[in-house]
Order: sequence, then C-alpha cells, then structure tokens
Amino acid sequence: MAIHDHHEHAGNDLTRAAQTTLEKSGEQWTSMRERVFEALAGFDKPASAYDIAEAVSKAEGRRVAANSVYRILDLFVGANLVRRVESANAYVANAHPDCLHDCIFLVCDSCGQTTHIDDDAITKTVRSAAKNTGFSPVRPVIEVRGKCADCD
Amino acid sequence: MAIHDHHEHAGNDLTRAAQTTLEKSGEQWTSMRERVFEALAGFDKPASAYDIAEAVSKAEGRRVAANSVYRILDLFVGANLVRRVESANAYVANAHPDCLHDCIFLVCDSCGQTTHIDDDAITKTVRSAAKNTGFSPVRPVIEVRGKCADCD
DNA sequence: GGCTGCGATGTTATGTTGTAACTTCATGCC
DNA sequence: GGCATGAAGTTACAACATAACATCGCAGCC
Repeated sequence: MAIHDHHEHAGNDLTRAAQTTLEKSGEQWTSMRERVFEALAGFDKPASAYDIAEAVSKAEGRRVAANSVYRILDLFVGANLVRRVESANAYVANAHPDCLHDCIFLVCDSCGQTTHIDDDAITKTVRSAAKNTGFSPVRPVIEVRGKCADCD
Repeated sequence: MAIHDHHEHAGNDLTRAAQTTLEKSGEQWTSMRERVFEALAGFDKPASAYDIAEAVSKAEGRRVAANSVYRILDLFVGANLVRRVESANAYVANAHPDCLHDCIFLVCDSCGQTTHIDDDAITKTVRSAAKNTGFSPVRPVIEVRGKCADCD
C-alpha cells in the first residue's frame, strides 16, 4: 500500500508510539491527552472534536468540554499524531506518527469509513504543480470522496 | 495553465455563461440566483455563504438569509457553476462552467487568495490510485495550502 | 375569475464546528 | 510557603450549515 515500508502501529502499541513521538517533540504526555488519543483511536472512522469530547466524557463520567479537546487535537496535529480530514471536519489517529507524509484520504460518502493511503509520487507531483505557478506549498490536502468497496 | 484549451469567462460574459449552463441543466435563472452568482463572482477570494448573504443584502437593501444563499449555492455546485473549497468552508465561481474538471485549488494561508489549476494528469492519477484500493472515486478534493507568490 | 399545483424564496429555529478570554489546578523550583 | 509555568476547566460567542414550515408568484385548468 505505501510506497515505502514503515511500521503500522495499533492498539496499545499505537498509543505508546504516539506518546514517544509527542514527548520527542518536547511536549508532555498527560492523562487527558492519552484519553483523547485513545478515544480518537477507538473510532473506526473520522471523529469530530465533539464526538471525542462525548466519548471521553462518557468514559470519564464527567463533562469534558469540546474546547479542551480542540486544544489537544491541535497539538496532536502539529506533532503528526493525528490528521485532520478537511472535507469531513473530522480527525483520525495517524497509524505511523513516526514518519511524515502528505497523505491521501479516501472517504466513503455512505458509511463514512475513511482509508488512508500514502503515495509520495502523487503528493510530490501535486507539490511541484503548485510550485510551478509560483506558489509555495506547505500542506497538500488530497481527499477523495466516493464509495468504499463495502458500500459500492 | 490548463492542460487543454477552453474559454475563461469574466464579468458579464461569465454571468451569461453561468446562466446558459444552468438553464441547459433544466433549472431557472432567477434574479435572486443572478444576484448570488454576481456577488460571489465579485469577490476576489473564496467567499462563505454568509459573506455572500451579506453582500447581497447590502446590494439589495434588504435582509437576505444565509439559508437562501446555501440553497442556491448547492444548486450552483451541482450544476458546476460554483466550486466549494473544502479546506476553507467557502465557495468560488467557476470561470468555465461549460467544461467539467476535477480541479485543484492553491489556497494562500496569509491572504486567502485562491488560484485554480486544472491538471487532468494529476486528477486522473489520484482517481486511479483510489480505484486501486477498491474505492469508487466520485469527487477528488485536491487543495494545496501554502503561500502565494505575493505573500511569499 | 377562482382554484390548484409547483418551484422559488422567506422566516425562524436549531444543530454543528471552531475560537477567545479568563480562571483554576498541579507541579516543580526557589 | 510563595511563585512561575503549562495544562485543563469554564463560559461565552462566532462561524458554518441544515431543517421545517410559511408564503409568493405564476402556469394550467375548470
């Protein structure tokens, strides 16, 4: 699937990888951050900040404000632990926070399932097409809306 | 800029082209629709539905609800008169409603200026990468965030 | 003329997503 | 203890989007 090899983390392994990556970037891995990360990783499709706030609230037995979740998500996105799916206003945990990619999301319009592919050839082409028009690309957003194999 | 040649409309010409395209798709070109289209075309960067509602309200001297604007924008997007910039929650008039493209937006994070390129080679590659994973692509969303030549 | 059907628009309300400003809490350090 | 700092809580609000229902205007028909 990916052009190069890298390790895909899952479950506790993923959480540990996230923790390591975050700490390497000089940030703390707090229990609140862990809960947010695990809540997000527990969804099988992109989750909104409010979805996460609700999940954490439930798990926690107390009210957690969306606000706090946003703060943490922003931090996570900056540290590559989490990606934002722009066309869905939602977030997904990054299965390999330890390597940096422009990534491509395939978002099913029926069921919301979102799969993630890395294709550096495509993203490089997009970046250079942008550069050719005098634009300095920072972050390509490449998402494909359509139907997943199950819904098709 | 574009891979193939097509006519870029502007000003009144663009409005007429939009009208023609919309009518060809079996919809009416009402005065309200014209006002919304012209308001959008009058912005030099992507405009939100609320921006447009405000512009039309001002031009009209009466309050126009965002709601009505959304309805018309949805119609326009469906008829290819207008494109939605997902990563900006905003809309732009399509300079050539008469031909259908997956299109690529370059969005400046500083000034909001958004330029539009058509590169069918890229979009075809993206579509086929999606197909290769069993996904049926319907609408690629390809946007590049970065800095425009002026802001760089 | 008056009735009816229909598409467009208006109106009001509400849901969802995202930020801002300020407070409180926990921890480490002096 | 007192204080600095960063995390998290609280409250308020701004921005984006949709839903439900009322009204208007016009074409077709009796």
